[in-house]
Amino acid sequence: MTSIRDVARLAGVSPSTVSRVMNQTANVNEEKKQKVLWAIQETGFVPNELARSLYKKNSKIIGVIVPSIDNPFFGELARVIEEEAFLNGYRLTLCSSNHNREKEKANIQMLTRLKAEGIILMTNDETLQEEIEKCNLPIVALDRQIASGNGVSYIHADHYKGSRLAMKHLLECGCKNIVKLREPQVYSSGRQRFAGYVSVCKEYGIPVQYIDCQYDYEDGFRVAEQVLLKYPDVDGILANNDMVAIAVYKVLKKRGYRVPEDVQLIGFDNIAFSHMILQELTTIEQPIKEMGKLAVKAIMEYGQAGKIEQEQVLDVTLIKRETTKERKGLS
Amino acid sequence: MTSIRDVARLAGVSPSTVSRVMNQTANVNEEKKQKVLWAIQETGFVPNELARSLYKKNSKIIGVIVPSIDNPFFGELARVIEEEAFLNGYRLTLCSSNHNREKEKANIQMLTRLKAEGIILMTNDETLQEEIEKCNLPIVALDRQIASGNGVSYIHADHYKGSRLAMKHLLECGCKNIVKLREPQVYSSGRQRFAGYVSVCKEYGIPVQYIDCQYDYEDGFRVAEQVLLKYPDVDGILANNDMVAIAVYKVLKKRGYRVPEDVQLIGFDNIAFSHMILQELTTIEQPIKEMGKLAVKAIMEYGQAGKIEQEQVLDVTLIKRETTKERKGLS
DNA sequence: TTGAAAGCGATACCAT
DNA sequence: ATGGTATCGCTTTCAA
Repeated sequence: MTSIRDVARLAGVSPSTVSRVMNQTANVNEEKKQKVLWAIQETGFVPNELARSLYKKNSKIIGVIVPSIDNPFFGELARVIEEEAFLNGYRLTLCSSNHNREKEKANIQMLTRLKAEGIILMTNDETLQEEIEKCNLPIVALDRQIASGNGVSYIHADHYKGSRLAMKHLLECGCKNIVKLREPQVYSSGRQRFAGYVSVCKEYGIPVQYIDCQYDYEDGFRVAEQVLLKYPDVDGILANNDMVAIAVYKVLKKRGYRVPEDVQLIGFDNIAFSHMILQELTTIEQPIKEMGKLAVKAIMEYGQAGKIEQEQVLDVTLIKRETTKERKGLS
Repeated sequence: MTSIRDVARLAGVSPSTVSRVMNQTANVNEEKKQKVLWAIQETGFVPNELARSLYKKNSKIIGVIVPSIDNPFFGELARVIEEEAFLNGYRLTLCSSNHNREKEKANIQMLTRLKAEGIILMTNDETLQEEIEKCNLPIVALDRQIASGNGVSYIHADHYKGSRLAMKHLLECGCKNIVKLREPQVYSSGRQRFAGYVSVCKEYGIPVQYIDCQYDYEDGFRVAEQVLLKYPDVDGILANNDMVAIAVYKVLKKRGYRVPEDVQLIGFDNIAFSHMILQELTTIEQPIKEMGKLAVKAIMEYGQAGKIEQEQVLDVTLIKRETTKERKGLS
């Protein structure tokens, strides 16, 4: 393992000079510079980031904790974050918590010891207060709220508005008997989405009817059957996210329902797969790209300025596709 | 930032002793031990991994370079790798190369400087020889072959066999006019898959007919149209992977073909989505879990033993689902 | 059992 | 412009 000293020796200069050449941190006599450059080539020297980080007290590491990648939404988010981090000279240490509280704790610990410059949390579990407060790294909660925001920044889409948009769209499509798949209420995203739905019901004097459903495909599959059983006359389903909507779609079709003629269907997230299934899914788009970028930016700013924005709510948009159909004169 | 010295001072012992307590690396007088433990609690001390790594010359970092996460196959692989790495006390630095040669080079460089203990490469570009040879980290190529294997380990599924399995299955299903979507031949996986197909053709005296297709959904969509145009009598399609098969399925249905009655369809990879679409996709399963585990193990073994297995080929299996249908007496 | 001290590899201040 | 040297935080000989 060749070090800066070896290079210095070979070039006949001091380590300081080698450092200066490498980092262009000061002027160096042209001749010596060339010698150093040559010596670096000759030895195949590669600076040790660990040592550099140790001295400079910045690791250029951003920790990312995702709940699990069953849901491509998090995968897409991770990808955006990686891209943005790379552009800014940061690297990304990826941890997946698998909905496992212990593993998540271990991950936060690990990132603290690694001297990560910040953590982007996408985990949906809200029972992690102490861990989060204890580690005093800047934390950005993405798509999730953390109760007593102690130096914790919070970036998320406008779930409330998204749900309202979706619900109103279903109404414009002429649905008379809408069923809501209710998000797990332990997540802030879930509470907000459900509240949006309820608010529209109140406005229009529509009865609130829902069935609880987790955010994943398997549960969507199970719950879809229940919906048809409990509400045989359903003509519109407001799914809690795209993965669930995809499962619901499958059940509907298997049971012989026509979509959107018999039952209209709308998702949430606009993951890539929502337009790959047979009938492209009408859904609410979260600005994934922007969310990822803002998260990285928040952490970088913290490193520089020492402060961090408290909460940022991003806009969502309705993406009309093939699982819903507007009918004239019915809004 | 509290350091080991602060703890030592507070506990009234030397830094060495604190270190010994933390790492249980030697016996320490019980009383002092308790004092140290207390001091750690009191100060909220967290050891600095950077410093530790620097001294111990091992970073416990595994670099993972994926081509892009459009294809969930890589996402699933990354997830398995993370899990296995975590179990063994390693962390994962994730890089996505986006099919960009420059970025990939930069990533390898970066991981070298970071003193990663190894790199798992899933990138499908084969023009990276020099970079790979220059950095002398242990490298594991996953799902991809690297020409002059210089300390490079190679783990991949048996693409050749997989293709043969798929082709034979289509024949057993009674297909008379099969079209192969040919994988990009710059990838070893592509070459092997195509060779498998050709070998079966030869065996059965069937004409080789194919159209070139990238590994992604968009290209699958485009190529599917071409297939129908060029081979209107097609009754079996051997897609190059699941993402493409999903695209093909969509085009077939949109054009009014019945699957599998009119056209049978088979994919490759068995990504999670292959069973989420309306008709579950018949496909060839790659042992994703095993591949990820082996990759991590290979790197760890290198760290310990200094050697690394040269090539490991894993078995694949046919997953019969709903886009093909066996007909009796036709094999 | 314990502490002092010498690194690990790079940086930056302080002289020169 | 350049070199010597202390330093980042931790680990590990080597003595005591």
